[in-house]
Amino acid sequence: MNRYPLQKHILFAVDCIIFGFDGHDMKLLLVHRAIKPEKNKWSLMGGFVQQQESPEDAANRVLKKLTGIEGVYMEQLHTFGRPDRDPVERTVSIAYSALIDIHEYEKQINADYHAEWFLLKNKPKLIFDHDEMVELAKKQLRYKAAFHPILFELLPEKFTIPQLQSLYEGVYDTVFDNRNFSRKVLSTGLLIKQKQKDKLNSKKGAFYYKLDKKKYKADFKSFLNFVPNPDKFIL
Amino acid sequence: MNRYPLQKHILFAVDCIIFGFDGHDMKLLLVHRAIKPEKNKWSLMGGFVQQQESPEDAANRVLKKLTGIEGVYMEQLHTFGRPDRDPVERTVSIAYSALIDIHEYEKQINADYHAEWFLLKNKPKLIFDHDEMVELAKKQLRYKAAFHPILFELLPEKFTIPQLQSLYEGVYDTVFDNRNFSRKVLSTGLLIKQKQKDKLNSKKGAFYYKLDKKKYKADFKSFLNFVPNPDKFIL
DNA sequence: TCAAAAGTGTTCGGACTACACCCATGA
DNA sequence: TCATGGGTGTAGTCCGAACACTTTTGA
Repeated sequence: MNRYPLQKHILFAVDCIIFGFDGHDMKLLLVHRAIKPEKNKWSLMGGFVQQQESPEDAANRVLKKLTGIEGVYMEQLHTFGRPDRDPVERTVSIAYSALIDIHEYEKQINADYHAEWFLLKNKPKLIFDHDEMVELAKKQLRYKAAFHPILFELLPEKFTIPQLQSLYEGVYDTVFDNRNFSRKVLSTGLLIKQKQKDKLNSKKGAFYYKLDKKKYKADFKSFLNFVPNPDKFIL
Repeated sequence: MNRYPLQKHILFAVDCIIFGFDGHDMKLLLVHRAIKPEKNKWSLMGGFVQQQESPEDAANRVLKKLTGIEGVYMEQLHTFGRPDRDPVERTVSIAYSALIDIHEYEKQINADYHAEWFLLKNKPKLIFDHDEMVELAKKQLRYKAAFHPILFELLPEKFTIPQLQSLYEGVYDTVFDNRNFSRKVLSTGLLIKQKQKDKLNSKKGAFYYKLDKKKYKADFKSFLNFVPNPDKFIL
């Protein structure tokens, strides 16, 4: 069949905002640009969408190339298409937001990209409109995590309630009442208590929990409420 | 500066999912395709993104061309980029979701496009992946409207509480308790009571209200709760 | 006078918040 | 034994849901 005549074709890329959690703080995985333009600056991991590839596939490919991890939680965030956003030539980029278990990543790091985790609070200035992308991803994460249990994606298989709480506290940059927090979390029935304790962070030790995967999937779209007064935190 | 070599350039379009409310039901504005492929089928209103144009500008241009209306509530929904979604040639499309006051539109209709309002429940099959876009837009509308007062965008300047309620009932395809509904709505302080009544829909007549624009803007991101048990309605 | 929609109040239960103390342990 | 973080219980408040009757007025 004929092509559409007279229409200008342009480049088309994906960029991944990759979040991780180190047990204390939210982190962001960035790559060091080895090529011009903006050589030696920090950037999101990205890549061009190939001919026979959907944007989702491209994002997963890019993520895997960098981290070695597949099957990660990722969703389309927003498409950035200002005509001048890439000074080289017009490129439209779909931003994807990904949540990974930072420990998985450490096993499989790909050194080729000179990637580094940065504290989210302390990230360097990024190229192009990547700062804008990160800003939006942060907002979106806060928004979504207030109602849906997505933050579990950032934790290892076994984790403690205090760890979970500091994750939430990191995302919302605040502190929660630990009594209310644990009651709420446990009342969802999403967590299965383990026999072992984590003794690294305290003398008494805190029990490990695992996610009940089945319930997790079933409840994924339902509305939880781990975050009191979400209005206060969500712009 | 140099271009990126070796990368395939592709076409880049926008499509608008345009919602309206006729006082009883949710409607969708569709255009009749006069050109091949898929000639004589129904489609979302769309267009290619031009060279010096951002996607947002393109969506607004397209919407204005069809409806004559500017300054409409519109947001980026999702980007659709399956390699085979357009059989003519690969085209990535950003879908925008728009809410318009159907009466404004009637004033300014552009006959060139053979556009028609369809009952949302009763829409024809659309070309390409446009059905998927509409499905997603419906979900998104339900989701967002459960917490944010966006549905006011569909109403004329003056409207009654029963009208507002049937709008919500249309969106969620259910019925709400009218006592609880009006109490909730009025308790937000978003509405300013008018002196006149609408006597078209009842003998007694219902008071008109206007939106308090200032409060509306201020409260836009805050969480309202016009919809009881949102879990039940939002997938 | 009757039908049809508008408008209004109260009660109940559940959910969230605020708050304080004991427990277990390693140093 | 003491310092540190983990874990638990309760009372009060507020919000949302359920529910029924009166009002208005045109036909």
